[in-house]
Amino acid sequence: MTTTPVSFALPTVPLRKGESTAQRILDAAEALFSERGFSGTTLRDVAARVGLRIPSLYNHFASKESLYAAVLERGFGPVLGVLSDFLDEGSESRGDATRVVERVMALLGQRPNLARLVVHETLSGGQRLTPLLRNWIAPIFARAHEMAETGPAARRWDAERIPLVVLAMYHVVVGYFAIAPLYLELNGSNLMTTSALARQTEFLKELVATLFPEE
Amino acid sequence: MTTTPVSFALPTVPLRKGESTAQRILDAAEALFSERGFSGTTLRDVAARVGLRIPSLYNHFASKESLYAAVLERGFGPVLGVLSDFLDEGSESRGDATRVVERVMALLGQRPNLARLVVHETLSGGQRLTPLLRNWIAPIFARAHEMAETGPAARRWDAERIPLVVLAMYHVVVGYFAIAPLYLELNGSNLMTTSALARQTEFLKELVATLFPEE
DNA sequence: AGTGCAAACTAACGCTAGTTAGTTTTTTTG
DNA sequence: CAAAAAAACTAACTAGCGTTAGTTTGCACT
Repeated sequence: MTTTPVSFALPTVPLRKGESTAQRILDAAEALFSERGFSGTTLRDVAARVGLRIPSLYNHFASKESLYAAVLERGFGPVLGVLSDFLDEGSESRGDATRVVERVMALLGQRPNLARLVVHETLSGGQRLTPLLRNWIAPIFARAHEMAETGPAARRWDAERIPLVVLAMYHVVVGYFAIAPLYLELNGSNLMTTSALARQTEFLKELVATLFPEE
Repeated sequence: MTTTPVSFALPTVPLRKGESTAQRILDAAEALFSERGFSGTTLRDVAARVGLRIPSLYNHFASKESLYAAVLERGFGPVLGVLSDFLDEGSESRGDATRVVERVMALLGQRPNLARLVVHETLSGGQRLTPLLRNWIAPIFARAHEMAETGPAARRWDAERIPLVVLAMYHVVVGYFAIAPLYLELNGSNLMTTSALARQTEFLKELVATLFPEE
């Protein structure tokens, strides 16, 4: 079922027109999946959004499942790249934590759907994300904990609370994007404007400063 | 093809004599809706879980939509009660914020599905929750902001950041329950044990203490 | 006992989902 | 410019969805 993608290693030169169609399908699917979840999204909606008939989607993706997988792969690659780069370098100072917050906020600010996708996945226990999780996210999470134990957080929080601090930061970052649509509808404030994003980024940096006191 | 991973071996919700069928249906529906969302949940699954045939559900609820609405109403009543009581009393000191954190954690600790339901709703922009939102949640949110502006938070954060602090606290509280299933699957730690919940509650109180400095 | 009614059942409907087959159009390529 | 490949199309299928109609069961009450 879960056809682990035999990579899109198309022979030598990727076809430009075809690839752009695939990209447009991915864009539409990402938007719909992130808003409505996997089962709430229909291929009819995706096709209509791209301006295609449904069967044409099958020229680019083998199934709805594999389309979803492709959305996840394309989306989370860069985010996880940022995180794993950061974690590989290792961080001892608070400045590193501040920097990763800035980069993640910049990334998710441009692609807020990714945050929403990951929230959908966490709610369902990561049933569909699991292959990705096992390979990428789990090690990153583990490394984050390990790092936090030796990093600046350890000076403020005892060991058994470190995971809670990490989780809390994660939720504040991701939840901001998840709630943005509702927040807009509810009181008219748009959390996704550049100024609002900058404000949230500054707030997060101050949060980091508060939670992880400098030596 | 939506491969539902777990096939249910008949009644998961035991037949309790004093409890009405409607309540048992609500229990089953709440569990499924909170895990899979509205469109990911089928009436077949609900019926199987209760140990009924599908049409029997219609003796108690007029439609899938109204079953969902009933789940929401039953679930959020108490939570919103706690919040609105708290907000009506008004709060000037940090102790009040601490107390509301304790009560909300106790409530959601017993009914974690509620947190997950509300996250599903926020992701979809509250399309289905809107009637409830308009009547209950929106005023509460507004009041929380207003209160935070005159409460202890105002001494630490300038006005335009207050909403961000409120949102952050909200996400840390709700996100904890939303991620619990995934967290369990990912590294074996169960966030829903009483000791884990107590630890999170203590952590939240410390967070409140850090974010809302005493006079 | 017998009536009445709520709540369970069986059966089946219409609709929409994802998917496949087969055909035509478009694009690439030698 | 013709052949081949890719990608669009039409049509149709199967399966599962929520829902309805009509029937039977089980229990309360005279």
